[in-house]
Amino acid sequence: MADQTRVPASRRVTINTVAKAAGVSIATVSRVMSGSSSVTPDLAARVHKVAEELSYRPSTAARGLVLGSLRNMGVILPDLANAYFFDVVKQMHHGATADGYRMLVADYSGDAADELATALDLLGQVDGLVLLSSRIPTSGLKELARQATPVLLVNRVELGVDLPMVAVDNFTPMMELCGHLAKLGHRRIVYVKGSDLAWQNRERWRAIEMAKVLGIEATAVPSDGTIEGGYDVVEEALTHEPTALVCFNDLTALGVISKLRERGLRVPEDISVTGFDDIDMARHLAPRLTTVVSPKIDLGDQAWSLMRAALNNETPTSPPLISADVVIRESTGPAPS
Amino acid sequence: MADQTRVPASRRVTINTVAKAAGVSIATVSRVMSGSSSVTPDLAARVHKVAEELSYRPSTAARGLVLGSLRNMGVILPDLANAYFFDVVKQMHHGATADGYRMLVADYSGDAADELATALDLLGQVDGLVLLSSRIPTSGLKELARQATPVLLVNRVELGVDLPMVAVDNFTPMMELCGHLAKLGHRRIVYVKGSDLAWQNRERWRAIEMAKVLGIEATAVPSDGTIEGGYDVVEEALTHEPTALVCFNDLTALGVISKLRERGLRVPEDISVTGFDDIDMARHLAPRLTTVVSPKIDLGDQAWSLMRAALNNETPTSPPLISADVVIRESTGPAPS
DNA sequence: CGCTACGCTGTAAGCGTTTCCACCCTTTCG
DNA sequence: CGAAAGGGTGGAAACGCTTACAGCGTAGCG
Repeated sequence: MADQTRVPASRRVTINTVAKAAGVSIATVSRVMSGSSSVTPDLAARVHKVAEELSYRPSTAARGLVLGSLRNMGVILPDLANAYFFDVVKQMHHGATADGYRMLVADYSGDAADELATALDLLGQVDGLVLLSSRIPTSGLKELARQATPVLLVNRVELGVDLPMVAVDNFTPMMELCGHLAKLGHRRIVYVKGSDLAWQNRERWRAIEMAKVLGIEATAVPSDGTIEGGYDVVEEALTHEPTALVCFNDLTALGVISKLRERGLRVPEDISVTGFDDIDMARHLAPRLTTVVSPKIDLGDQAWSLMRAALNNETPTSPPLISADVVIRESTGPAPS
Repeated sequence: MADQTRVPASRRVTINTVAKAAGVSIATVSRVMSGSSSVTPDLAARVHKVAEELSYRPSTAARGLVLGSLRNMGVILPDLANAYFFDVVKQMHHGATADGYRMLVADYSGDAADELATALDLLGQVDGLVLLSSRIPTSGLKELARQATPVLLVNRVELGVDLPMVAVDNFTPMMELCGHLAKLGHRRIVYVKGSDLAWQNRERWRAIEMAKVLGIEATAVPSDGTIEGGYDVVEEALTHEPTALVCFNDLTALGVISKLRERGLRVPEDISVTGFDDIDMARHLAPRLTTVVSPKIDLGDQAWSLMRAALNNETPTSPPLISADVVIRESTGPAPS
């Protein structure tokens, strides 16, 4: 562990240094820096100049202490490598920046168990916390609900917990996707799962099981929502002799298709593949991916509105599920006979 | 802008609240919380219990004030949507976490002009700042070099500036890539550029121009290092009638290949395409991408060592350029005759 | 010309923690 | 049994900043 180097007080440029150098009081310097109160223009200019020369930078810590807030927002998500999350975060970022908040993004890839710990740690230094596709167990969520700092759940719905939440409907579009497959004659499919801890995964699987009414028989094989995860599970998936592989997300689908090609199977002639999310690359892959367009912009916007409401102590009214649409491209075709 | 809600002092749970509730002094609570100094086990347990019940969470701001550091590291990068950056960051994150630092990641996608402003803003609340593939002009870099907070340049080499830096060699592997292409009979190539502000782009182009000695004639077309950027510039690139498209990075190559396919051109039979970085998906694309394996793990590790050294006020010895290798896959083939 | 009123600047009181230092209560040894 | 030593606890100062409040000077008005 690096030394807890305490910056020698003598060297650090504080508001005092500036005040002394400019021959004014620290109150004046403070006022000049914040630009709010009225200070004689000449004086302000002089202080600015001195501050500039000394390259004075107000201590965020001190500022945060007295103001009671650092104006930081925390965001925790499973995997930044997944462009989907990033797009949602980026959208929230716009709102946050406009409202004067900085964003601290933490990803806990690999360590799902760490998520709660990370959340608790972050709670100490943010004004609000956003949990994206959280895998925290219900009990942990309840603990978070007790905190004074607002916590927002995105893409996770948990009825027993008193937390604002917003999510994209996963069930309906997955049903539609199955309908599409059924229409193409597919009767036996395999679902390449995401994390069992993820609400979205449960929702998607729930829809697939429901597809029984469409005459589709489905099996699930475990995976983890990554490219490699998809690639690695194909052998196992094929043992069930499916005519279509429904993947948890686009990344998984990419890995799956790669492996399929390696095995000499053509998509969609020999086997169909679907994704979920419609990340940017989905439409550029070969074959272009049939997937679900999860509205990242909308989701990001709504998430930030909710957070802003919570920050202002309004009781945020959670919107209904945001709807998502199936987009049919090249990776699905008629079931081989 | 949301209200600058100052948390009512009466409601916030501070060390005082805990101290009073537990019937001890704040000094004791502090000692218990930090777990360092000796406190009678019974007492410690009692304090812990009370703190738990009140869900007390030490104020990071106050802590940072007295400690002189929030133990935060800032990272600024052009685009989190590019998995390459993220992989490097993730590796640094390991080191940072092990040393007790949190990481604040800021991406300025779209707003290259914002980068310096973001850096300056972040400087106020971090113990160190890492600039990934920075596009900040030299003058801005010099300004950063004057600050007390250590600033590290990753994947950017700027001789006149007194800042620690570490980078992957772009020149040599790009030369090799050209050599590979030359051997396949390519004589006329187009380079799909990245940002002109990026050092890496300049290095890569420098190598390509050098490839004249191999009998390769190259033209450059502007792009921005994104998937869409690659997709959009293909028409223009084709006007130069190249037999190979050398792309700034893998993302661009993905977009380029997508458009090529749309135009009915086969890769690599009709035209060859190369990428750079070897992000995870590169080996899974169709065709699998010929690219340069930029050592993300190594880079991340070295970056953190340098930062740690800087944090400890050691003069970090910048390592030489880290070498990268060409990996030949399916997207390059003999030039059509 | 004197008084009032207003505008600008400075003084000082916190914000929540950590930690030095002093103090007290044991324990132990002479 | 008394004094010294040592461990554990509390008091208080300090970290850098914001802001209420006071005080000073100037201008304007009677």
